[in-house]
Amino acid sequence: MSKNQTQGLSIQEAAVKLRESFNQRETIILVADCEVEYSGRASSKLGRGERIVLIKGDGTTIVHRPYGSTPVNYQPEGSILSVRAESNRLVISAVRPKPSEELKIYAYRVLGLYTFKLEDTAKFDMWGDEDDIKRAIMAYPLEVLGEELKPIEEEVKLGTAGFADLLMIDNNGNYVLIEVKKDTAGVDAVYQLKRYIDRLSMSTGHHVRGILVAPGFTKSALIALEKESIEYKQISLQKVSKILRNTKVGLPL
Amino acid sequence: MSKNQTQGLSIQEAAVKLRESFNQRETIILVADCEVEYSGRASSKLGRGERIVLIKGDGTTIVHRPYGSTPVNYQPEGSILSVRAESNRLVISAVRPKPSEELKIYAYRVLGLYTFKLEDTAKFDMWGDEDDIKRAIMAYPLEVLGEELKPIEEEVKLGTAGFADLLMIDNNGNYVLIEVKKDTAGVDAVYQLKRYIDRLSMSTGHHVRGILVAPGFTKSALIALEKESIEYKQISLQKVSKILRNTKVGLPL
DNA sequence: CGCTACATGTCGTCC
DNA sequence: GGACGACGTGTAGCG
Repeated sequence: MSKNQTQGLSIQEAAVKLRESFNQRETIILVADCEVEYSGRASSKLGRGERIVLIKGDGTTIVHRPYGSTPVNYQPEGSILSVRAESNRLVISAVRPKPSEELKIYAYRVLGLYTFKLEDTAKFDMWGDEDDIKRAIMAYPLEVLGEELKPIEEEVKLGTAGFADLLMIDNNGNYVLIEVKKDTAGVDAVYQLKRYIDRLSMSTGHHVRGILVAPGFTKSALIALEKESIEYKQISLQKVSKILRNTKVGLPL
Repeated sequence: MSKNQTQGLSIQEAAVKLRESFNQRETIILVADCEVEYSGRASSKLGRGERIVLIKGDGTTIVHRPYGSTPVNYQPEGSILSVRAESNRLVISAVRPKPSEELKIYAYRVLGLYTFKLEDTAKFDMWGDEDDIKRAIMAYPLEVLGEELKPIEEEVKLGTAGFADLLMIDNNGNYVLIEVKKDTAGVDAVYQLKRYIDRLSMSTGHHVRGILVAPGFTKSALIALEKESIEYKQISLQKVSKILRNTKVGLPL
């Protein structure tokens, strides 16, 4: 629900209203001519200009410039908020305890200050991520990879080498390690898989196949795959999600 | 500058105002009871609830729930905006051409709609990042790593293996490849460096030393370092930035 | 809390 | 535009 909206506030009035809203854990939108400083893991300074500051009831503080998709400065949920009025400016501080970081907003002119008590308990569903591809391969290897494979395990820990996405067994009884990427796979993915193959091959004493599965491969990835004799399979995300949808493995639709 | 602020708008009124603001490339804050759908690289659906929608003159569209630091849905700059009024709801669409993606916001009630022409041309400075560590090592290897090293090159391309951070030469004439991490280094960093070492060692026919430089190391990273006979050096970010500050290599202070 | 890997990551940078 | 790696990445999952 909307609660309060104001324009052309004085610094003092804004400070009072902000402090009240902090206590009420409201969602706050502040539009102001301000400077911003950050100090913590790194440090930054943003000179004076007009921006949008979004402050949430959980302590989240986000500063947006009038362009660009990512905030210029921010502080995550759990930050401790405070505000004070100096003679000619408002000083808002958002402190994150760990790691110790502080965001300071110096507002010289308030263009707008709007506060809300928002109701939002709806569910958020997302699909088409890497996990979906993995589930599709585990359940329908023939349809997705063109080969019958028996599922053994997901997220297989291979010593210090890391975690392989999937471990399966082919019709000849060979271990098959599968690494899945939802985006174009680069050299990193190839050598990651190579590490897993070497490790499992070493520890079992058997030949281990590797398949890199992705919607695309960079040129150097293809070279590395060839060089390391690792198999790869290009998949279409649409095809995968169609397989999942038709077979009802778990799409929230 | 502030331009317009409204509350309790009808769907039709809001549509007109939004269309006008899109044309003017204004910064828009819409607070509304809405549903949100996204479809593109992945897909998502967010049920009805009260949220804040930030739309910028460059096409950036961001939907924030009343809690959490990251937006629940978004579309980056360059997105094409449109709006239409249906009988009981507002439909806002933000289309990104490449990759082809669409964000749709269905607003059933407008709690607030504020538009601005914001002036913000200030400079944003940030420091204390990985680049600073690299510069410190290149300029003051003795102070940072405790060893005299001659700088050769930054961002060395090593065939298909990737890029090594720094290449230096020690007092015995050995090549030294250095990989720098600004956070705790995990196994990935170790094997990444290993790949570079192997490659350079192969191509030069000489022994190549490797040093992994980070403020900390995970347990498995230490095991892997031991196993692969790769050196490592723990550094303190504060000490590094103090060295840089005292020696004026390039901190914007 | 440490460790690991994903993300509609986004962003810069080099080729 | 493709490829590659950093990021104040943030976030979820697991031990």
